[in-house]
Amino acid sequence: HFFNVEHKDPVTQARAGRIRTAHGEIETPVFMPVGTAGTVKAVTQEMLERLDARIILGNTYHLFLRPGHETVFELGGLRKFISWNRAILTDSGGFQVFSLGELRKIREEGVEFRSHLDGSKRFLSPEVSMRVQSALGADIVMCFDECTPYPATREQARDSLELTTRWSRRSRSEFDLLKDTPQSTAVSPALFGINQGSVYEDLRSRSLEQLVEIGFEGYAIGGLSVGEEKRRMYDITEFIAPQMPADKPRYLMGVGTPEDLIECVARGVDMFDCVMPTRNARNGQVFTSRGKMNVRNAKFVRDERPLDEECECAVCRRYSRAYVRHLYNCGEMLASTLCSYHNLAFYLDTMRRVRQAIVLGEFAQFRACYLDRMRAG
RNA sequence: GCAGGGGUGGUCGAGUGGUUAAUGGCACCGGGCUGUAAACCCGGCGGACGACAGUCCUACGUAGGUUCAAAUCCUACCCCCUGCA
Repeated sequence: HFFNVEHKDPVTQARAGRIRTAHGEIETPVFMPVGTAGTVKAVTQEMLERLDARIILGNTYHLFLRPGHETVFELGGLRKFISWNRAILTDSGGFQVFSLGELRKIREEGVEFRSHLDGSKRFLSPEVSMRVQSALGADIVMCFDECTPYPATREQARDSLELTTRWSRRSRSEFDLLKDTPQSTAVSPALFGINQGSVYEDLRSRSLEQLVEIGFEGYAIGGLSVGEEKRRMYDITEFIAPQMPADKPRYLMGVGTPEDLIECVARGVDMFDCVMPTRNARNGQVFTSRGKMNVRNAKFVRDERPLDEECECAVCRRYSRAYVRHLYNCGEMLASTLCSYHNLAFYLDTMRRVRQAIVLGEFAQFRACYLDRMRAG
C-alpha cells in the first residue's frame, strides 16, 4: 500500500515511515524541494539525483500558465518533460489563491486569476486543478484549497475552511474520474486533502473531520507559516497532526526553517516543502549546522573554510566561503547554484539524520543536541 | 595659440545664491525572506562624539573675492575634452 509507519518515537509524536509511489519510495520524514515552474531553481535534475532527493514539487498555477498543461501532456507529462524519473507532488494552485492577493477573485465555483505574466484572465477550480495535475501526471496531487489568509477572524476562517471542504469533495470526485483515463499521465496517483482553520483549534478539528469523511491518501496542514507567530504554528501543528489518521502521511505545507522541520517532526509531521533553502540561497543565505549565515558578508572575503565545516556535500568539499562570496559579489549565477545545492544538501541530510534518530529511538536526544548547536552558532 | 565645453562625495551623474552633508544610479556595508509574481526586497552609506535627541568638524579642481548667505556669482591659476590652426 501507499504508506506505512515503520518506527514511532517513544517520547515525541515523531515517526519514520515509507511512501511508495510508481516512481520510487520515499522515506519519511522527508523534505521536498520546491520546483514551481518545472525546475528547482538554480539546480539541475542531475544535482537533485546526486542529493538523493526522491520527490520534488511542481505547481499547477505556474505550469498551467506556462507552458500550459496541454503542452506538458503532449510532451508525455511533467516527469518526462523535465526529465525527472523520480516522484513529483504538484501543488494545486491553492497557495496562489493566497499569494496572488489582488490578482484573483474567489467564488464558489472557483478562482478567477489575472495572470501575473500578461494580465489575462484564467480560471482555476477543483475540477480544473485536478485536470491540470492529472495531465502533469504527479504522483501526489493536492486538493484545490483556499489557503486562508492570516489574520482571519473566526468567521472568516470558518467560511474559508468550509469552502475548502466543498472544494475537496469536488477535487476527490474529479480526481477519481480522471485517474486511469487517457487524459492522465499519472500512474497510481494519490490525492491529499488540506486541513484549514487558521489558528482556531476547533475549526482545525472540524476541517479534519470533514476531510477524513471524504477520505484521502494523505492529509496536509495548510494555512500555516503565512505570517502567524511561530509559537502558534507549532501549537496548531501539535494540536492537529496527532489527530490525523495514523496510517496516512501528514504533510505540513510550506514549512520551514531547519528548526521548524525538527520541531514539527516532533509534533507528528512526515512531509515538508519550503522555498526557503532555494530562495534564501539565491539571496545569499546558507544554512549550516551552526545556524544560518549570510555569505555576502565582508568577513568571508578571505575565509577558506567551506560553507558548513561539518557538511560533506559536493559544494562544501570543493569550494570556499571566500569563493562563494566572490561569486555573489560579482553577481555570478554560479553563486545561486552552489548555495542552492548546499542548502538542499543540508535540508535533505538533516531529514535523513532525523529519520535515523527516530529509527534508533534517539530522536528526542538528537533534537536537543542539534538545535543547541545550531543556536550556539 | 584661438574658439567652445567641462572639473561635485568610492564612482558615474543631478544641482546654477539660501529648506544642501548635497537628488539618482552603481559600488560598498548590513538585514529580511517559510505550499516561489522573489538571481528579490528593505535599510545604511563624509568624519568625530552621543544610548537617543543631537552637537561639532571637513567638503563640490586650487587660491582669493563679492554677499547676511556660495557647489552655485566675480578674478587669477591648474587640469581635462572637442573643433580650428
